[in-house]
Amino acid sequence: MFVLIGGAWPYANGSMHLGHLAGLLPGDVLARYHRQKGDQVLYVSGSDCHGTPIILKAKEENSTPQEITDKFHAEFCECFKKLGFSYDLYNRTDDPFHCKKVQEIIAEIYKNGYIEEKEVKELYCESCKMALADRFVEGRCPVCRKAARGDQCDHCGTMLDPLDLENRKCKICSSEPIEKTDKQLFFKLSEFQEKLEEYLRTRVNWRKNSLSMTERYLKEGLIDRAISRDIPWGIDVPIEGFEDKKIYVWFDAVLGYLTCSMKLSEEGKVDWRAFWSQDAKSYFVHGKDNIPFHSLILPAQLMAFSDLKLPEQLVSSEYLTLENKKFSTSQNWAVWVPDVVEKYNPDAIRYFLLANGPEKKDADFSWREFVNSNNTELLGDYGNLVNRTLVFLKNNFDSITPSIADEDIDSNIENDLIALFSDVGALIEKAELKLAISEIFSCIRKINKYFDAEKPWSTIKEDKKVCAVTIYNCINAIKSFAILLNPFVPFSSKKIFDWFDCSNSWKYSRVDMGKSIKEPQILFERLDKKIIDEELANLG
RNA sequence: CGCGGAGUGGAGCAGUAGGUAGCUCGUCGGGCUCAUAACCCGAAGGUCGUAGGUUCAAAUCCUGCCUCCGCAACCA
Repeated sequence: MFVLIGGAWPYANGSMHLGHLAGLLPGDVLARYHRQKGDQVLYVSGSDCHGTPIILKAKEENSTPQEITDKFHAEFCECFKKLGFSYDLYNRTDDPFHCKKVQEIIAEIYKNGYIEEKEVKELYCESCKMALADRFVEGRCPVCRKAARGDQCDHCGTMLDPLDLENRKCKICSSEPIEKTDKQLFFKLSEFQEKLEEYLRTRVNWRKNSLSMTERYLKEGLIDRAISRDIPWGIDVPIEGFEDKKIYVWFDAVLGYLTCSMKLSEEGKVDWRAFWSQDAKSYFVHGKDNIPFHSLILPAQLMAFSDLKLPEQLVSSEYLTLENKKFSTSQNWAVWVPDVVEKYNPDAIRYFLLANGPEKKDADFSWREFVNSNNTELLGDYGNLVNRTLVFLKNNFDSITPSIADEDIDSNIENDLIALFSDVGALIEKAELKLAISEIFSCIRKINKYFDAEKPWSTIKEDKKVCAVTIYNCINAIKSFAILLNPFVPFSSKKIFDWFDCSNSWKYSRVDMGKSIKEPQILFERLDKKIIDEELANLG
C-alpha cells in the first residue's frame, strides 16, 4: 500500500510554539505507524516562505525576506529533527524545484481553462512597491468613523471593502496607497462547486470540524479567487502579460505536497504517481484554520490540473490553549518549541501533546499537567515497568531471557497484546490517537498489576521456574509495548529495540528465549515539580 | 437575534442510534519492597450549568435561560 501523508507547512515568519506542534504531530504518528506496517510511506511538508507577513517581518527586523525565511526554516528543521519528525522530505516554498513545478502546474491549469483574467481595483503602496491585502490597509470606518482595517471594522463589525475606508494608510509604512486598476488572474473555484459537493459527500473519517466548516463554505457558494498579486516576494507568474506579478501564497503553498512528491521522484527515490493514484491512501494533517485550503482549494487545484487522487482523510486539529488562555505571541503567552526541545525529553513533549491533544475540541497545555503526565504515566507506568523488569532480569537471570514452556506463556496477556496491535492500528488509522494511547497504557497498567500479583522477588527465592515465567511474560509484553508506542514516543522505543535487538514491525511476536538483553538505562527522567513555577514565571 | 465551541466529583478529560455515571491525576487509608519515594489494593467525593418538556426511562432528544471561551492586532 502506498500512503501519502502531508503535514501542514509552518509559516516562516516566526518561531513555532506548542500549538503549532500539536496540530502537526499526528502526521508523524501516522507516518511511523504505516512504515511499521510495511507500507510505502511518503511523508512530506516544508516551510511556507512567501506572502506579505514575511515582507512585514523583514521590515520590522531591518532584514530581507530571504534572511527571515532562511532563519526560520533552519530553526524549524532543527526542531523537527529533535522531536523525531520522520519526514521523507521537508522542503520550502522558495525552493527552485517547487517554484518551477508550481509554474508548470499553473500553466497547465491555465491551459485547461480554469484560470481567467479579471480587472480589479486595488490599493497599491508605492513606497512598499506592493499591492496591499485588505487587512494591511488601515483607515477610518465609513460607518462608525472609528479606526478600522480594510477587511472589517472592529468597532461596529461591518465587513468592509478597503476602498470604502477614509484616510487610507499602508499598515506597513503608513503612506497613503493609491488606487490602481489592474488585471489579475483568477482561479475559477466556483466551477468546482458541484464536484466539491460530491467530493464532500463521499468523505469518511473526517473529523466533524472539517466537515462542518467545508459545508459552510459550500453552502455560501464558492467564489473565484485571485491567484496573482503585485508584491515583490513570491513565485513569478508564468503567464504572458503577468510576468511582473507573483503567485498568491494560498495557491502555491498547498501545491507543495505535490511538488515534494515530484522532487523525490526526480531524485529517483520514489515514483510520485504511485502516491497520487486512486488506490493510494492519503492523510493531510493540520490545524483547523487550514481546513478550507485542504478540503476545497487543494482538491479544486488537483481537479483543474489532472486526475490525481483527491485528499482522502483530513486530520484537522482544534487549538491548544496554554494554562487555559489562548496563545499570544505578542504577549509572550506561548511555549516556544526551540526552548522546549532544549530542556525536555522529546518523548515527554510528544506524549503529552498526543495523549492530551486537541482532537475533537480545544485542549489545554499546563505545566502542572505536563509534569504530572511525565512523572506518573510515562515514567511511573511505562518507564518503571520496563526498568523494574529489566533490572530484575539483569540481577537474577544474567540478562538472559528465560526459557519457559509454551503453555506457561500467559494466554490472557498474549491475547491482549495481539488485540492491541489490531485495535490500536485501527484507531491510528482513524486518527483517534488519544484513545489509541489510552488503550496501550491501560494494558501497561495491567502488566504492572501482573508483576505485583506474581511477586517475582519472592518466587525467585522459592521456585526460580515460576519466577522465570513471570519475567518472561513481562519482557514479552515490553517488547510489544515498544512497538506499539513507537509512533508516539519513538526515542524510548528505539532504546528498547536496541537493547532487545529486535525489529519494530507492527505485529505481535514473542521475545526469543535464551536471548541476551543489553544493559538497560532509565527511559524517562523524573521532572522536578519546581519547574512548574519556574516555567509559569516565564510566561507573559 | 453575527458565526462557532464548551459547561460531568478538587484538577484534566471519556461518555449522544436514551436504560442504574467512567478514566487519569490529586486526597485519605492500607500493602509490597523487584523498580526512578516508582508499583499494587481500598475509600471518600458528582442530583452530569440551570428551569421546564418528551419518555416506562435522559448527561445523552426538544425549548427557554445563565456562564465561559474562540473568530474581529500578532496567533494554528
